[in-house]
This record gives sequence, C-alpha cells and structure tokens, in this order.
Amino acid sequence: MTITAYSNATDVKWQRRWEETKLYAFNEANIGRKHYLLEMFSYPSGKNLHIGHWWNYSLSDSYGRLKRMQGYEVFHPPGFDAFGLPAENFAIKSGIHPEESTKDNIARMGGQFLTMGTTYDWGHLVVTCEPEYYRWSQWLFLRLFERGLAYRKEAPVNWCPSCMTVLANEQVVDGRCERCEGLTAQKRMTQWFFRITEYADELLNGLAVLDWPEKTKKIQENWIGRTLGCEVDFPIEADRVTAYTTRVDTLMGVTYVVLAPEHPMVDALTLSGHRDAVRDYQAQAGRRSEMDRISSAKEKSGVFTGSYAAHPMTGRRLPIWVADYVLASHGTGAVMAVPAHDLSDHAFALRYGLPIVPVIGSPLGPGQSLPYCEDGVLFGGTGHDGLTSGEARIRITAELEASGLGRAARKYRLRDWLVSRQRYWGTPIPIVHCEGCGHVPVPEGELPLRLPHDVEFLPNGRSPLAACEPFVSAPCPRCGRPAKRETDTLDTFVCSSWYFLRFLDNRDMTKAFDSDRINKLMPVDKYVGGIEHAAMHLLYARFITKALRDMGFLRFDEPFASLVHQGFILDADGRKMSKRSGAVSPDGIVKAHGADVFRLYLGFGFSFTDGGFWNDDGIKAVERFVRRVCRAVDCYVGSISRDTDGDSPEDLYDGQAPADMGLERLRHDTIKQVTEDIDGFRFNTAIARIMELLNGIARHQARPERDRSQEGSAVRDMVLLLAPLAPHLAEELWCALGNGYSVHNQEWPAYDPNILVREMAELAVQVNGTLRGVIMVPTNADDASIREAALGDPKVIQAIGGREVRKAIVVKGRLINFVLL
RNA sequence: GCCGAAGUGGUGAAAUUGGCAGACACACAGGACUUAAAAUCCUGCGGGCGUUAAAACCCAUACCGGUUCAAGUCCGGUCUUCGGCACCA
Repeated sequence: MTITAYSNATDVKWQRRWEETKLYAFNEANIGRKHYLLEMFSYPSGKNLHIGHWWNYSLSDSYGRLKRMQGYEVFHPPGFDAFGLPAENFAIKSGIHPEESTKDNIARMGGQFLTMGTTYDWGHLVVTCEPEYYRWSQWLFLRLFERGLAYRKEAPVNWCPSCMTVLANEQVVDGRCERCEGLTAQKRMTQWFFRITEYADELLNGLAVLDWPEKTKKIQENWIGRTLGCEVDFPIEADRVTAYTTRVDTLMGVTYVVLAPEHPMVDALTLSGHRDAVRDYQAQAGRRSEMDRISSAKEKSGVFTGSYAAHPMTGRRLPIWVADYVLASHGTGAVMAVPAHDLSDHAFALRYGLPIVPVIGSPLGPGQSLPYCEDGVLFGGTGHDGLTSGEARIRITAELEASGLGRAARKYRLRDWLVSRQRYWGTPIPIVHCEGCGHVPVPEGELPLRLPHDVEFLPNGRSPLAACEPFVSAPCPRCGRPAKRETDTLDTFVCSSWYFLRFLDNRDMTKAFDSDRINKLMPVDKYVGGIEHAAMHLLYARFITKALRDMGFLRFDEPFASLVHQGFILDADGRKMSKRSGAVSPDGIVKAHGADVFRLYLGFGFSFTDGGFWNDDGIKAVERFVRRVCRAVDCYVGSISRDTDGDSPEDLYDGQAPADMGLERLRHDTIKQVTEDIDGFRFNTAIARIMELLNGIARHQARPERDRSQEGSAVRDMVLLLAPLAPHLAEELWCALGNGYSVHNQEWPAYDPNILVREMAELAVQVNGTLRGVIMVPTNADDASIREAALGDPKVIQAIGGREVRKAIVVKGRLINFVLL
C-alpha cells in the first residue's frame, strides 16, 4: 500500500503540472457561464509577500476554486498596481530607478505568488506602469477631457510639504498626509480635476442595488454627504448673497449673514473703513489651515464688512460678516446665521454681541436653553407660528420660491477628484499647453505619451518632468507652434479606477478594451479587498464605470456586483501584518509545512471578515489534521483497519438510524454545509465541517465491519471538498485514490436533500423554557404525538411534578416547551 | 458631537427566521501504547453547588432593565473597543 504524505515538495510537483497543462487558463468560449473573481491588485513593494497577502489572496482563491468546480468559467487574473510614491521614495533613497525596482519587485512577488498555488491565469497579467497599460489610462483621460469631465482649475488644494505634492481630499486623514503622516497645508494651485460630483446622485442611489457590506455603503454615503435644503437669497442693493441651509424653518431667526473668507463677493461688499481689517483677516485665514483644521475646539473669529443685506421675508437689515467657520467649499460659501438654533452661530454671536432671536421651541414645552438645535414648533409671531419644523421647511421654501428669493436645493460633501500629482512615477497627462490654443490633447496616434526614463526626481515642489527639457518641449498638435507639455502625472487611483476592464484584453494594442466582450464579462461577480478603499478606489471605479457607460463604451452601471472585505491579521502588538512587521515569513512557513497547511490554517483559525492575531500554535493543529486526512485515505486504499484498542466506538453521529446510514448522511450534510460556507467566505466553519466528516470516516474505519461503498464515497468526497481549500494536497490524495488528473476538473459533489431528511428527529423538551430532556420522535409526528412522547419522558415528568400544563409550544424539528401555571 | 459595527469559556472561535449557548479546534489534565521520547489513540474540560461515584439543581453570551412560552439574537438605557464623518450651515 502507498503511504500518502504531504509536504512542500507536493506543492511544487503539482504547481508544475498545472502550469504545463495550463489548467487555469480562461476559456472565453465559455463566457456565458463566467464568474469574474477579482482581488484588489497588490502594490509591488520592496519587501517579500507577507502574511496579509496570503490571507487575502489564498482564501479568495479557494472561493474561486469552488466556483470553478461548480462549473463556472472563472476569470481570475493577477495584476500589479505599479505606479506610485513608494517606488519613487525608494529611488530617492537608494538611487535605483523606479522602473528597475518595480520590475524586480514584480518578478520576485510573482514568484512568491506561485508558491501559493492560485488559479491565476498569468496570461492576463496587468501591470499599470507599463506603456501598454498606461497608454489606455491616457486614452481614458482624453475621453473624460472631451466630455468635460476632466478639467483644470485653480483651487485651494491639500499640499503635503514633505512629499512635495498635492493630495486628494480622500488622501488627507485628520489633516495629515495619508502616506507620510506629515501635516498638510492649503495651497492655491491650478490642477486637473475629474468631475465626480456630476455623478454624486447616481453614486449615492446606486448603492441600494449592490451586494456590498452595509458598512461600506454607509462610508460612501457619508462621503458623498447629500443634504436636502434650501438656497435663500439675501438682497443687497443691486445684487444678492445666496446662502444654503437645511434649516429654512429657522429663517425668521436669522440675525446676520456670514461669508467664507474666500467668497468672491467679499471684496465688493467690504466698505472702505473695514477694508484693512477684512484683508488682514483673509490673509490670516489663508495661513491658518494646518493646525486649526484638526483642532475641533476652535475659537470662532470673524470681521464685519460694513455692508448689510435684507432679510428676504421681513426686509430687516442684516450685517454681513466674514468668518472662517464658514467653508468656501461647502454649499454656497455663505451662511444665514441663526444664533438661537445653531451651535457655531451661537458661539459667534455671543463673542461679537450679535442679536439672538429664538423662533423655535421644543414641542415638549418651553424652558429649553439656547442654542436649541432640534426640530420643534415655530413661535414669535412670524406668520408661521404653530407649524412644526418639517411643515415650516416646506411652507417657507414654497414662499421663497414664489417671491423668487429662494429655491429647494441639494448639496454634497463630495468634491471633485483632484488627479494631478507633482510626481515622476506615474502616468503622464497627455495634454500640451499652447499659448494660442490652450490645453490641447495629445493626438491618439501619439499615445502612449511615454514617461521619460532619465529624469531627476528629487522632490523640489515642482513636477520632476518639468525639468526634463526633451519631454516638456513639444509642438502644439493644433497649430504646430512651440508649446509645453503638461508635466504633472496622474494620481495612481486613476490607474486602478479602470484596471478591471483591461485584464481580458491585456494584449490588445488597438483599444483599451473590447466593448462587446467586456459587456459579457462584467461586472466583477466577487470583488475582494480591504475596507480602507471604501471612499477612494471603490468610489472612483464606480464613477469611471458610469462615465464610460455614458460615453457608450459600457452597458452596465456598476463594476463590482458583490464585495467582500477581509479583516486584518495582526501581529503581537496589534498592528496590521504587513511589510513592516516582517517577523513571520510566509516563505518559511511554506517550506516547513507546505502551502496547504498554511492556507488551511489561515482559513480555519480566523473568520475571514474579522481577522485576528497571528499565532503559530494553530499550524500544528492543521498539520495534524492533514496527516489524519492522509491516513484516512491510505486506510481506505490499503483496506487496513484503524488501530484502536478494544471495541469499536459507537457511531456517534447518529445512534438511531440504521447504523450504516450514519456515514452517508454525514457525507451529504457536510457537502451542503461546506458548499454554503465557502460560498459565503466562511472558510473556518467549512474546514470545521470537513474535520467532522474526517472524524466520522475515522470512526467508521475503526469498526470491525466496514461498508466499503459508503466509506469510499465519504473519502472521495472529503478529498473533493478539500480541493478548493488545499489544492495541492487534494491532487495528491485524488491520485492516491486511483483517479486521473485533475481533481480540480471534477464536478463539485452534490448532496441529496432526501438523505438529509431523517425519519426520527431529536427534539429538546423544555419546561417553562428550561431544557429538561431530549426525546426521539418521528420527523413527521404531529403535535399531539410529540406532546405525548414528551410527557412520557421520566425527566420531564419529574420536572412538571404534577402541575397543570397550561400550554405546549411545538417548534417542528426543534423543541417542545411546556408552559406551566 | 453625529453616524455605524462589535463585546460569547484559559485561547481561536461556532450558533438559519428568536428555539438544546460554546460546534470544530488549540491549550490543559488523566489514561493506553512505548525502555523512553515523539507520533498516535481514548477520556475529561464554562462556573457554582452537590455526590463514594452519579444524578439532580442553580448561574452564565460586557452591564442594567423590558418584550416573549422562549433572547447571544428583538426593544430601551449604560459601559468599553474599533471604524467613518466632523465648524458641512
């Protein structure tokens, strides 16, 4: 007989075979039953693959393998998000060119990915820093430019002084740079933006249909931040100031108007006697952004402009102030101040002695202190007395609309996406700036606009490409006169906002993707990645998809139909396992225990969506499990009996049914559970079920008399169920069972629901809600006979103790509960 | 401040729609095999109170209350942790 064993050598053997036979190549002929599985692609960092990579990619791969065996044509491509700051920073330190280091990293990480034994089809590899890819990022940029969705404007931007580049709002965390954690500053610069706000409503409404974690949807919802309110005009001589409010019910309580320091009307409204003070204040506000922005307990400050606006209803004179607690970027950049009913306005009014006029009271009665910021009931003889806030908002909006001094409006927190970066290692923006013609797109035929190789990329606050004369100088594509190229590069999130469209046609040099085929392949059926991208990548990708759809390139609305987030594996200090805590090396684990022991440990030891603390002990347990599996197979193949002492143990799984049905039922039950569990990314319970099946098989094998047919089915299906989770081991065992290559081409085992239906069922018997006994009853027994059977149980009789049973509640297949008086 | 998620044995964790809390493992303890160790196998393993040994009983899902025949699960409140947003009008 053969002794089946598993080790790292097994991995290597089968990985070679898979490669030679192109086992996992995507067959587009079967696209009709496609399943597009994608993990957020990884960044080719300078370090080795870490536990976190294995955690994410190997388990997701197990899901894909299930789908494959279930008959889906799984499209599971690998990729690298290869542009970006780390490679550039590494180059600055080491002098090694980003192109070289990135290439090396990809080669090394690619090799390490192979040791995982994934189903990746490497023929569809996408690497974003290659001209074959970024050429199409440039194509995308030009399409957005044509549609007016890419535009340039001067705007206050987030500037990271240490990275010497601008950052998108999404990349600023608590006023600090997401990458280097240094404080960011505000700076006015002319930059490229993508008009994502045009899609704000659809991005928000579209969330409803997505099979995404609610938490993630909530994050996007907050990030988009839609409010429904009202724009109110406050006339000033020939003009008017427009303020946005969600509380137009408080309109009668307005006692002044405030403009943001950057509001375009500030100069015009500032009277001569106030000019110096306002100018000083504006300058001061512009300088302050760093520390003040992150301190929440900030003093309100401001200056009076000298001008007055008229209240749209009463005509009362309202002083116009400038204050930096009003943000230029939100609403209209102007606020109608209601000190009685708003926290900030209240503090401001107190400080500067402005009047405070309450007009809303609590519906519970008087006596509340100011500011009262809840909804309530209007009072004060203002013409709307007695209305609730909700009613008043509708009424007052209508009145303002009638008088032409207001209108219902909606506003968003979402800002347009700032995409230019003053970096070298990114996609060059294909635009030429011509004095005569303005911003002129680089003609299609000249793409890719290549990133020049020899560039000084030390950070100096300007784009490195600006110092590269041969790159900068270019004739204007329109008029032919000398002009200058755009020297900023694109945010790497632009690369990742459409990469899922490129895999299928990764070698097509004539277009970014083939619309017909991508419409068949998309959407991604299961997308797996970290939640940290909830407000960035996942939002950008949705936006780009919708934009391309509106241009006629795509016929679907959402890129990622179903989304799963993995949790984090933490080190002893509670930090994310990553390149920084490199103490535990996947390579070492793979060598010592084999890839499948590693995969099974990751799958069994944690809940996929929760993650947890890394712990070596679990490895041993899984290794033992693998040995027991091998032994069970050997035992079956060699017909050797299990060595046990004494009598064979009872078949614990099912003492009631004919003894030899036990294993069969266990097999079907396990198939059902494992299928559902892997499908739902519950790898821990899936593996636990297989352990139970193994325990059942082992018990059966310990019997003096074995049912060869049942045992054979159970062993065979155990191997098939293991195939997604331990792909190398399963090949080995499949082979040991005398089957042909490959286990991964087998049909996923099916279960027979009829076998799961039992003739007898165990029923819990409760008395007053406390468990008192367990009875066996026929599954189809009616309530009366269940009751009778339960009342016959000695323990139950004792618990009832002769008292009167008021009623009995029967839950079919579960329990019966006797309620006593 | 606002919004959201979570809190279960010594440990990792399980638990359809409210229906036998702790599956499956780890660790630990005892036993078998062995000259011995490793490996393997068997038994026990939430707490309390019991008992020669059992049985029985009581308490247990962060805490306090509620709904229900029945609550880890639903409702109200409190605490803690983690995430998102935050002068957003």
